[in-house]
Amino acid sequence: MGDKAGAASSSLARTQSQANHRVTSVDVAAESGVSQTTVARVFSSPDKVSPATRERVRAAAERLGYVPNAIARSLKSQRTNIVGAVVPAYGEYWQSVLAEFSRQLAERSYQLLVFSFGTPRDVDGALASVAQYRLDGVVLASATIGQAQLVGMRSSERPSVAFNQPAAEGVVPSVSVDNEAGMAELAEHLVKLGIDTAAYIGGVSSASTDQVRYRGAVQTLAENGVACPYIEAGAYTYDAGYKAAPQLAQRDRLPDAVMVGSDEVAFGVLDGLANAGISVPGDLLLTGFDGLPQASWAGYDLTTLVQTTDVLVARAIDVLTGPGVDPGEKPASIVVPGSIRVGKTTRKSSA
Amino acid sequence: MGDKAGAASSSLARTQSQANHRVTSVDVAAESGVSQTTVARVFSSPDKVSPATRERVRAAAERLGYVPNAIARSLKSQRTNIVGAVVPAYGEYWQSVLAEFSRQLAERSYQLLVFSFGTPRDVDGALASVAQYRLDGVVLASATIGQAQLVGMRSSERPSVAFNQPAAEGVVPSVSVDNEAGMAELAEHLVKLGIDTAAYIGGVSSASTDQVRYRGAVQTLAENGVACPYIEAGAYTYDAGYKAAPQLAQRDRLPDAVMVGSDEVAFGVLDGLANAGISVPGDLLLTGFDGLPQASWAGYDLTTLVQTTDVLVARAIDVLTGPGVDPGEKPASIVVPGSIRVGKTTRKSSA
DNA sequence: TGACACAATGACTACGTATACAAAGTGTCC
DNA sequence: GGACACTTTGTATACGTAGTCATTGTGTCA
Repeated sequence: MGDKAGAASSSLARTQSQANHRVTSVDVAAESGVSQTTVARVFSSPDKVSPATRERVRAAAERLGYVPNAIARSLKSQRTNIVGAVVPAYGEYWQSVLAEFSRQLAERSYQLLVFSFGTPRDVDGALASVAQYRLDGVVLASATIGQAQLVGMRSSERPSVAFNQPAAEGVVPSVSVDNEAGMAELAEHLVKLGIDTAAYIGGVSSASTDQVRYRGAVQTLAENGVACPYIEAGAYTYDAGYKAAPQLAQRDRLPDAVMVGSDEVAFGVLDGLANAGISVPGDLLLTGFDGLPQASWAGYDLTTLVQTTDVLVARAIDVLTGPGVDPGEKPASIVVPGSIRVGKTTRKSSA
Repeated sequence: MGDKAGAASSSLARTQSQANHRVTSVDVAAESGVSQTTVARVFSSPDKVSPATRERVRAAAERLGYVPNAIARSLKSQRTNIVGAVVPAYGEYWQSVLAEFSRQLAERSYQLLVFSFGTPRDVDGALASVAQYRLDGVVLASATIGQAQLVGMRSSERPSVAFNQPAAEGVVPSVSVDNEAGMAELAEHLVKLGIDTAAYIGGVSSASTDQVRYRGAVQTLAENGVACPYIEAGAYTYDAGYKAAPQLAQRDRLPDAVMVGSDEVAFGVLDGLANAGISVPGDLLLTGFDGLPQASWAGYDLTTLVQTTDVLVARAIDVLTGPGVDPGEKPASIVVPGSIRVGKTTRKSSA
C-alpha cells in the first residue's frame, strides 16, 4: 500500500480548517471544484485562469491555509529560485559581501543559501553539499578554493561565478575588483607623498588576491625606486594585524609607509602600532584595502581602496542569471575598478 | 506524451560519461545492475547494503558522475536539512549573528537559507517565502517582526524560534540575552563610578529590545537617584549615533554618562562626540551593548555588555532541532546572561 | 531436515507540483 | 453554418528519491 498517508484527509479534517498544514493543491482543487492543474496555474501563471475561477480558488486556498510547496515546485520545474554561496565562516569582508548578496538577491526574489566553511579543507564538504541542491547558481567566494575544485564546478552545468578570486579567472566565470590596479593606485598615492621606504603586510601569502595585490604594490613602488618587503600576518583578521605590527618596530629603521592587504588587518596594524608607541600618520603612513564601512568611521579614517561591493555583487548576479555560456567559450572575467579613499592615515600633518 | 524527456537517456549518452549532469539513481542502478532502491540505500543508509554491492554502486556512481538530488530527497522524506533565517538586511550585529548561525549549523550539517528584508514592511514577503520552503526550522531575528506575524508562525507546525526579540516571549519559543539585567549591570557599573547624571541613546524606540534595555538602565539608575532621559538615534547604525551625539552637546549641561543601546550606535556616538570636542572618558563615560568584535579593538575599547552569541545561537539551534512542543504548552523562553566588558570608555583617568 | 531469525535485495508507490496535450467553450468572419 | 483563432479547463504524466512490503538467500538450532 506504499507510504502511510500523513493525517486523515477526510472532509471532516478539512472542515476543521487550518491546523493541519499538510494542505496540497489537490485539496484546494477539491474544495473549489476545479482540477489540480487549475490550482497550480492560479499560483504560477494567474493570467491563464479566468478571474472568476481565480478568485474562487484563492478563496478556497485561504480557507484551507494552503501554501504552495516550493520543494515540489523545484523538483518539477528544475528551478529552485535559490542561489548558493560558498564562503569562509570568518571575516568582516566576507560578511559584508554576503549581506550584499542577500540584499540584492532578495530584490530579485531569489534566496541565498549559505555554505560556510571554517578551514580550507572543509571546502570539499561544502562543495559536495552545494552540488546536491540543484541551485540556480553558485557563488564561489574565497581565495582558498583550489584550482581543482574550480575545474570541478566548471563541468557542472549549473551556472557559477567566482567572486574576487583572481586564480579563478579563465577557469570559471569570475567577477573581481581590480586588485592589482587598485593597490597600484594606493602605491602611487604614497609615492606622491614622497615616501622612500615601504613595507607590505599581507594576510595569507598563498591566497591569490594577496599575490595580485602585492604585485600591484611592489611594481609601482619599484618603478619609483621604493623597495617593499613582504610580511605575512598569517590570517585576514584584526588580531593577526595587531600581532604583526611589532615586527615593523623591531626593524632597524621604520619604513615611511606600510601597505596592508586588507582593511581588517589594517585596523589591527593601526592599533598595534599605537600600542607600540608608533603614531600614524606621524611616524609612518598606512593604507588598507577593501573599503569596509569601518574604514570611514572617524575613529579609524583609513586610506584604503574601496571596492564597490554593490557593483561587484550586481555583476556576479548578472553572470548567474544571464544566459549560459557555450561550453567551448572561455569563461568571462569581469574586472570592476575600485576607488581610492584618502583618510587621515596618509594625511601628513607636517610638510 | 507528457513532459519532453530532458536529454537522451540512451546507453550511448551514458557511455559518453560525465558532462550530462542529469544522472539519476535509476541510471546508476542500470549501470551497476541493481535496483534503484539499492542505489538509494547506498547513499542514505549504507549499512543496509552488503559491502560488495555498495562498492560496485559507488564505483558506478562515480563513473557516471552521479550526485544525489537533495530536492527530490526533501520532497520524499519531508526533511530539507535547511534552517531558514529571517533577518534585517543591514546591521553589524545581525551580520555577526548570521555568521554564527551559519558556522554552527554547518557543524551539524545543516545549511542556512537567508531571507533578508530591507524595511519592516518587507517582512511579510519574507515570511511568505519562508513558508513555501518546508524548512526544518526557522529563526526569526529582528525586533521589527510584528506580534501578528509571530502568531502566524506559531500555528505553523514547523519549529521556529525568535532570536533576541523580547516581544516574542510567550508567543513563540524564544532565545534572548538578558537585555534588562545586562543593561542594569552596566548602569550599576556606572553608579559605582559615581555618576550623578546620565542619558540613554536608543536605536528605534518601537523595537522591543530597545524598550527592555532602556527599562533596565532607567530602573537601576533611578534606584540610585540618577535620572536618565531617552534620546532616539532613529536607527541601529553608526551614522545615526554620529548624528545623535551633538544633541548631547547642545544641552545646558553634559551628562556624566551616556548609555547607548547598541555597540554600532555607540561607535558613532563616540566618534561624534570626539568630533564635537567632547572627550571620552574625560568629559563623560560611555557604554554600549552587544559586544561586537570591534568593541574590543584597541581603537574603540568600549565598555559594553557582551552577548555570548555562540551560546545564544547554540540554544536557538537546540530549540529548533529538539523535540517539538505540545501545542497546548506555553512556548519556552530561554534567557542567557551576558557578561560585562570594561573598556577605556568608562575608565576614569582622574579620581 | 525443517523451523526460524535475519540479512540483502527488488517491485511498487507516493511526496506535491508543473507541463504537454486534448477537449470544450466563445466569438468572428466569410 | 462552418472554418478559424483564441481562451479556459481538464487528463495524464514525470520530476528523483525514500519507504513499505514481499521475496530470496544464508546460517543456526533442535
